[in-house]
Amino acid sequence: MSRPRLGYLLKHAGLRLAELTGPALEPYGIDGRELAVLSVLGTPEPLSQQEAAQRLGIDRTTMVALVDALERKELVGRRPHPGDRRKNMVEPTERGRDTLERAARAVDAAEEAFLAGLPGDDARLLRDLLGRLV
Amino acid sequence: MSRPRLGYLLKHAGLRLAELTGPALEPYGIDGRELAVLSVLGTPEPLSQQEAAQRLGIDRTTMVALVDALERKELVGRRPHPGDRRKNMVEPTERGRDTLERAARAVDAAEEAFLAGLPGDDARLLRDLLGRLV
DNA sequence: TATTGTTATACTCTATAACTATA
DNA sequence: TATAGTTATAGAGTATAACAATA
Repeated sequence: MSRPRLGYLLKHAGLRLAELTGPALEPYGIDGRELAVLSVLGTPEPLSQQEAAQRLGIDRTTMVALVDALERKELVGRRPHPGDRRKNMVEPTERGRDTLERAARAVDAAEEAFLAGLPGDDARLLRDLLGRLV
Repeated sequence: MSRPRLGYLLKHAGLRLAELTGPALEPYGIDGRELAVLSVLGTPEPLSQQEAAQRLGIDRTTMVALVDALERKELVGRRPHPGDRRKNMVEPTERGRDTLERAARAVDAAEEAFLAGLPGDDARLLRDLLGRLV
């Protein structure tokens, strides 16, 4: 292609990266979206479902199914918010924290492999530039 | 987020870019995927449906619907390959070439706006780095 | 009245399988 | 036998609308 669109580049870079991260996550029984949810829930600050959804820029109705799946795998647990019973606070289980840690390392390695072709600290630079756009 | 995943950054950069390119394309009656198809068909070299699909890394069954849509809008035309009647050669119409040119400029402007926050040469650099990964 | 979680539903994007016509 | 295009279909991923419980 003479001069590929930026949208095309972003999309296909994502697709090619997913070809590495998908298999890397397989041993842990989760996919990339579930890892992302686990990540935002893994911080010290406890989050409700909706807060977690907002952090990830996804809809609260989408979050329901994601938390359902993680709960079925016993990686997170729902409990009612003490002061506001409309809210579900969602927290990783012990196993969830362990899975998060190990799966995150596996994805780190996959990302590194994906970026291995970039010389010098271009990998860090790319991540930096993208971070400023998101 | 402490250190967002590369996959997250690519996906959400794409989403935010689409918020600009979508409206930018609206006056031309096509979306980003249709523009991409129009682009690969807009080169001097005539392409069959399947060749166009391969250039864009999409399935030939997906290309059917894309060409259908573009043909309905009279932006491309199908004609049988002279030497191999299994193949459809797909070419932009006059109107298709005109739309391609103007829509491409509109998307160029949207991309520029999207990247406007990056200082100096960083926009070109980002495109460069992504190009090496795809 | 407004918000949280939930369900039902629908829409977009994509691929797989099977068909047809050609080679 | 193999390939190009097509169709039917199914599976992700996502969002909208409507509802119940709670504020």
